[in-house]
Amino acid sequence: MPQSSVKLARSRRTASREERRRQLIKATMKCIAKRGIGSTTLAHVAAEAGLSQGIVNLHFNSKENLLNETLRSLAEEYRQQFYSTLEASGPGAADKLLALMEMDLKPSVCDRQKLAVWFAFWGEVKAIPTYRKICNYNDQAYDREVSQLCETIIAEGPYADVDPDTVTEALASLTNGLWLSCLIAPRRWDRSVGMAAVQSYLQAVFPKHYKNKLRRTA
Amino acid sequence: MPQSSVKLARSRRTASREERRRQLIKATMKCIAKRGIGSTTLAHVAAEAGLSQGIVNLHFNSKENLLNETLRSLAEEYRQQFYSTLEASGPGAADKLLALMEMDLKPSVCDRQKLAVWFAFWGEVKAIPTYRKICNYNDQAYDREVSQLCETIIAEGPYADVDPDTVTEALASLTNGLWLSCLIAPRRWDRSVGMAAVQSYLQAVFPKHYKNKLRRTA
DNA sequence: CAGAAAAATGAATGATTATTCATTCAGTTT
DNA sequence: AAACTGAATGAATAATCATTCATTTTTCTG
Repeated sequence: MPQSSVKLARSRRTASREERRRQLIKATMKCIAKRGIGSTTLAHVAAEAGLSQGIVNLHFNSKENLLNETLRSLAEEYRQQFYSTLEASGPGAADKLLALMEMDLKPSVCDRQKLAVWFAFWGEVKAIPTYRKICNYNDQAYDREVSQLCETIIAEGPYADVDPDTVTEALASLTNGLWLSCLIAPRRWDRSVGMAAVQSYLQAVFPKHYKNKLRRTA
Repeated sequence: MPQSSVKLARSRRTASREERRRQLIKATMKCIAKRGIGSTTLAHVAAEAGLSQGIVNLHFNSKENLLNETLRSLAEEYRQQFYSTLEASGPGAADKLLALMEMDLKPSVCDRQKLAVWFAFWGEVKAIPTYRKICNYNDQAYDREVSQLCETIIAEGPYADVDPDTVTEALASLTNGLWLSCLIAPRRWDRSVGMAAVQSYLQAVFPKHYKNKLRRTA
């Protein structure tokens, strides 16, 4: 029947619950990047989404809930990127580790608007414990994953003095710090400089594995 | 004259302009760490300082100005630490560089409350250009300082392939990232783990200079 | 000590904003 | 097409908050 197949999602004024929630979360991120978390009002979010005043409370019950869900969505998006990168790369541990680092700096992840939202939430972590929990939820899993890759690399090469947990902490901190640079000093920021910093570390710690990959992204 | 020498700053209810401003900035930092920047009201700040409603506008004219001055104060405090550490350490460039990294992780700098305030401002950098300017103001000078130390070290040792600017970016990012870890995952955080990460990097990049300093802070 | 100047107060104001809810509307079922 | 359902609206409400300012308190000066 032609009638039932005319479900043009485009022209529908009423959307499914999940669709609207995604739309509103997207609008929230845009607002946070533009005006900061403190100055983002529900009216702004609704306007950004092209909908009406009361729409957010209709779908999220409260502003607090909207912000929690926004952070969760951001974290979930990263989680998917992380694991699909892990699976798609390889075969060696060294390749996987480098692929993860490259992912952290690729444009779709290391994007100034998205970073602004991350840092907006990180800026309230001390004040709002829920944010800390959401952030921590996946991070431990990432660390375990990276640490295991390091262990494998250490076992492969003769790296007697290298501690996998120390390298893991260093790599995680390095990317977080590079993100901050990208956010705060966008003028000076350059992806290749960030990648060079990561590679200089990997190459220095695991020379046998990364020796010949120096100029890869140049 | 006894009268004029009885300037007991303790018991004075009215303080000098600078004194009050410092007091209010301190209270502001406490509030930001406790409730986040968005939920910090002038009433909270005044209460934290044990003073009255209108006191902030009396000394700072506006909330916006109070926040700017708070960030400036934070940046200035760091600037002083940086340069006094630079002067007090040495004599070699390698010693100075290590001293700077140790400073970044010492308790008075790497303190969870202070970090919460830093990140609160960083979280609004994209939305409020003034914050970016204040943050950037000193950072370029630090980078130049660190870069020169690296150049000296590179000249001393045979580090043909090492680029000073890359190492500078990596070290700055490393400490920023470690601060984030301290803020977000305080349970897992440990100063010695952070220091180990820094040392692993320095040792990996400049093996000749940092070879024997591995267990220094253990 | 008197009077002036400066600092501080806190109640009042006006603007902003999260939340509520009675009403409207689009799409589906009978 | 009439009745029904859930989505969406937007005006009204109640609470919060930055800012103002008339008044009070404290310090300074001659």
